[in-house]
Amino acid sequence: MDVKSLCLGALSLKDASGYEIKKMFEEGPFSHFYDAGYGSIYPALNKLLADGFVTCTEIEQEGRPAKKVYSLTETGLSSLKEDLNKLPVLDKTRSESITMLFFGHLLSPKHREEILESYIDYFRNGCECIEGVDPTGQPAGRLFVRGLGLAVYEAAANYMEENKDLLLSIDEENDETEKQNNLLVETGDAA
Amino acid sequence: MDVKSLCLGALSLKDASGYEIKKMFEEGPFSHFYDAGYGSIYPALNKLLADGFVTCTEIEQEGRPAKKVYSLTETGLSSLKEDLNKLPVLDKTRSESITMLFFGHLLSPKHREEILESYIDYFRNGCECIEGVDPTGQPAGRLFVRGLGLAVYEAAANYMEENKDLLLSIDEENDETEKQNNLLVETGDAA
DNA sequence: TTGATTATATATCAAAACGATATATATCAA
DNA sequence: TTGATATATATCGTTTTGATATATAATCAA
Repeated sequence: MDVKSLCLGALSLKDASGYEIKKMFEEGPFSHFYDAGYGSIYPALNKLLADGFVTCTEIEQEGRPAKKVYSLTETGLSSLKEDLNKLPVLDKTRSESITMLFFGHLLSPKHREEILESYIDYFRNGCECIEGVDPTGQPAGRLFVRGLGLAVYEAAANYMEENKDLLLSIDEENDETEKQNNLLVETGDAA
Repeated sequence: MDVKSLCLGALSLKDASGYEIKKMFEEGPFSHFYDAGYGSIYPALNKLLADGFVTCTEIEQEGRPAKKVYSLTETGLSSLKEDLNKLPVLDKTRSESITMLFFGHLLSPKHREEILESYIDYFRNGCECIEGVDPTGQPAGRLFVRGLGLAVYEAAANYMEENKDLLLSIDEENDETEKQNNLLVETGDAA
């Protein structure tokens, strides 16, 4: 499922402009499991328009470019359903926060704490974000995904709050770290 | 933190070839929060070599191309520490499974169940993968990330198993779905 | 035993995606 | 009043991806 498919998915929820689709990905219903930038959204919309999967209505605005509102066509809905009927590829995740915590021993204690607290906040805010949307009348799939997100975010935040001492107790310059580093070197060379 | 930085990170754990680095991303310690393909790993290693961040030892092999083993230099370690000292960007996640479950009402019941059961298996297998590695002697950061992964994967699998009826009870063609779709259209147009 | 599959290795490249940038007014908070 | 943010349309250089190339070794199932 590429960015074009996801734009079709967004437009299956409601008609939207490129800017609004970006907001749906970034802050809206998709924000916890999908994102794409303007660099791919606008080309995708142009391609979908050329292929007849969407139609476009331009609304003149004062002091701004005309707003282009895209709507899903029947052809587009069929294409979306076809994509949804395939098997999903594995999740793709890239987390700089987890990567930095993984290398916690190479960070200063202050930086380590900063990243950890920010990451906890990220999940707490994510929960509030999800809870801030009234679930009444939402389709079952969306409710399910909402509940999944909450479960995962709460588990992550709870684990990190309960285990922060494990990470914050690292002494960057002590013998234990060096011993651990030497153990890693030895383990690596054993291969 | 781009692919070059992550290659430096991988080499901080042990010397490795491009192929081994890919395995570390795909199946090893990074597999739950970072991945990259050969298409970016080999160019990254070549750039790091040119920049003096790594050195390279070629080991001749019978019947195969020579194995190129890369090692981190002091310059490379400094560059890695510098990258780790920055603030992380937000996590980037792209999940086709969650996207498909989100649009559950557009799927057949059989396909919905297939995706759901596969996704539960993905997390259960992920837990077994993590638990299959002996944590003894691992640095605190790595232990912390290991625990976080377990907490998140278990929460996800548990939630989905406990709530699968919510998703599997969707009747694709019934009035409820149409009513929900109409509600969505009305909600969308209210904007 | 044999054929299929997977593992081990090095890579490249066309296509897709990203993030910064361009342009410019409206709105808001200090 | 000023700086930051929001609302809009986009593009483009850079990065990344996924398929592909090449080829033998090892493993596995029939």
